Amino acid sequence: MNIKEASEKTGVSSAAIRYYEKESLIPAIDRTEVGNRDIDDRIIRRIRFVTQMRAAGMSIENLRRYIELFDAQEDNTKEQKALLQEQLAVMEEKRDDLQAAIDHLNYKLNHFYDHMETTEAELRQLEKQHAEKLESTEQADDELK
Amino acid sequence: MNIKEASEKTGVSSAAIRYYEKESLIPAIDRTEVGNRDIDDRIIRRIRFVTQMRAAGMSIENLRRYIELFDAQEDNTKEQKALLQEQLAVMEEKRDDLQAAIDHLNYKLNHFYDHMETTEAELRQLEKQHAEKLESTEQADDELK
DNA sequence: GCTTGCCTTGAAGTCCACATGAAGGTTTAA
DNA sequence: TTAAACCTTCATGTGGACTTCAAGGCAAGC
Repeated sequence: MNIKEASEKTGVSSAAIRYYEKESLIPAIDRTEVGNRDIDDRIIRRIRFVTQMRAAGMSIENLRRYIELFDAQEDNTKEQKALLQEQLAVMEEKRDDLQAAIDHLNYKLNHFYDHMETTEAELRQLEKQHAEKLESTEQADDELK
Repeated sequence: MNIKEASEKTGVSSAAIRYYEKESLIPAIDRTEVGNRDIDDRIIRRIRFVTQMRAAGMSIENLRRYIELFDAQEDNTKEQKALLQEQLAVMEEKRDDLQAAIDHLNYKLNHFYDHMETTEAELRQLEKQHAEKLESTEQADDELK
């Protein structure tokens, strides 16, 4: 398949695919007689892998280092493991930050008093909130006030 | 407290704090007679809030839009809610992407055979993996091969 | 034979989120 | 009084991850 089809299949732009190849995030792609890229499913899978790791916040540089190690012939599983574990730790921290932010926004959302469509549940929350305010040393949602 | 102390307290550079103020991610900061920023705990909390949201991948632009709505006097809770919910959806998707990538890397890590320090557990996994290979149509870890 | 639509490479441009530098002001300590 | 150590604003620079542009090649259809 040509690069445009690959782009449509993966959702990654043609330019980005070329960029990934140049940066060795994906293997060197086979060419047709005239020099056009001929992309197979192995490449598609590797593009998807890159996409997933990129979406998770892995940098091009880290990704390249990792893939380099992975593709190397020598017995470097120890370094691979270390790199993986390092990356894993970064990603887990990021996930936890994200979860904290999500919890935060959810808290805000649940303590909202929407004047236009007040439900009983919201009114009850409002009362509860009001009660809490009196005994307040609550910090959780205080940045924005 | 001056900007340097605030920077040390929050781990955010002085330049970044000035930038956040300019971009209205934090409120306008009070000044001393000579024009220096005098930062109080309210600002510190808002810097931390920005840091948290940034760490979770919220863009400056989205953050600004959100805070703008939040700080506004008018009754715009409906829009606030919509924006919050929108942002929440983005963040949840991001968290799930992240979790998928973490699972992926964990899978890899658990299927590693480290020649240098082979534990019994790893050997058992190796056997299990070998057995799986025979009945294989397993795709999960196939990108890099 | 010319247009359309794909492709190629290489260089240059863009966007974000700051970082850094220049030019200058104030307070503190020697 | 002079240097150090803060601070200010405004302008420009930087790094990462692409995107866009320029200049040209190949194949199909009219």
